[in-house]
Amino acid sequence: MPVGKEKRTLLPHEAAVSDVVGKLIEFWGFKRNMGRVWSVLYLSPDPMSAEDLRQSLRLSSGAVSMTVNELLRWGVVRKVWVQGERKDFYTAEVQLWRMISRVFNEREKSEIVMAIEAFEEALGEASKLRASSDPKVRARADLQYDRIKQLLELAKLGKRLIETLLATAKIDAEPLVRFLLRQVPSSQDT
Amino acid sequence: MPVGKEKRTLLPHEAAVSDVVGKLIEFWGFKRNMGRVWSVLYLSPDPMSAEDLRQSLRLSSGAVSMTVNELLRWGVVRKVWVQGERKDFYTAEVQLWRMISRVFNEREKSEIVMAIEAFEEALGEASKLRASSDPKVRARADLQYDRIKQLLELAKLGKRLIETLLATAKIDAEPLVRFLLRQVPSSQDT
DNA sequence: TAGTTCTTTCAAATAGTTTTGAACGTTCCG
DNA sequence: CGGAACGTTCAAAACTATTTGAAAGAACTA
Repeated sequence: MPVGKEKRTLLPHEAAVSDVVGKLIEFWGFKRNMGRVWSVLYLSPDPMSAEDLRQSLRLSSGAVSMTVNELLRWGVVRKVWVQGERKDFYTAEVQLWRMISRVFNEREKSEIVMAIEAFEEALGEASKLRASSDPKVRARADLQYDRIKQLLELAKLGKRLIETLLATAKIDAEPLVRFLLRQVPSSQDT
Repeated sequence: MPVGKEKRTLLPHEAAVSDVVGKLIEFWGFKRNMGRVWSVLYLSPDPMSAEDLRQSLRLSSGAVSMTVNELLRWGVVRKVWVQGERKDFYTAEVQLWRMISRVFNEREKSEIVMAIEAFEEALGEASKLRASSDPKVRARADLQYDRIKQLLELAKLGKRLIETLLATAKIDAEPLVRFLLRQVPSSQDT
């Protein structure tokens, strides 16, 4: 059987990339293995099976299964059909922007939106207290009203930033990217 | 002794804000308590002592000490001198942009820059392999070269995004913010 | 149906993080 | 000096998150 023999072990630079991506992704709040698995697939010329991944990254079969499924749910890895093979094979989504927008889209919904709602709610409370007869309470409420408003503005700005990124990703690399590419800021550029 | 009696307990909206900020901040990779402590200070009309914080948030003295010190290191909380008091008092940095830029500045240095370096290194490796006599190896190296390059580009773009935010924060709310404010994207705006 | 191959699940183990609180250090005051 | 008031430290405890691997399940084949 001539199919599938090599690439059971990662070359040093492959391991390096998957480790870095693993760390970045962990930093971004995902599991490190998600980054590692995705990277290995991303650098692989052809689809890999769960077993290939298991050996490349020395994970347990359970870990591979769970990690891959999570990546599938995020839409950053795809299952592919390989001619004459019974097992499942996977490839990485290679459109980086697309991946990022998917993730941002999910997360802005749950995180920022929820924060915005909570700030609005709190703003309302503070607002009510501004009518208090006790001047101490009133002063406090005034200050808090302003400050919560600031937080709210910031959160909304964040929401817009994310939305801009999302829009950008759709058209692929338009407004924001162009905007950023114009800048040539401070420090030493490698 | 007439000084310092009230505000041992948070009002509901204060607790709500500090919880939300705690969660957001945790999501961003910090400790939840950092967000909670900062928020309480941010909403307080006057500086608070460690003891005030301990009671407001029901933390142990050790936790307050460590959290506050971490916040001081990040420059998002300041120690203030209060007339006639022996203990230390703290206030929150209220310039949100400033805080964010500080944090981003620290983190871009350690995270993105490190990733960029690693990608460049890996790119070099892949580049070498492109000269291999084995055509299989060569093909693989070619593909990897391209893909790692993509990652590198993305990381650099991220770096620029962060740098733009930083520059923005200095001038306070200029290019990026203005850029974002022009946009009026998709969904329902509250 | 029975056997083979592959995937998924999940309880238990491991690893990692955060919190606690008692002990220690410092400063100040009488 | 001795004691009071704070602040800090750090080992242990509590809590979370991740990983494992064995067992169950599914899909196919003969």
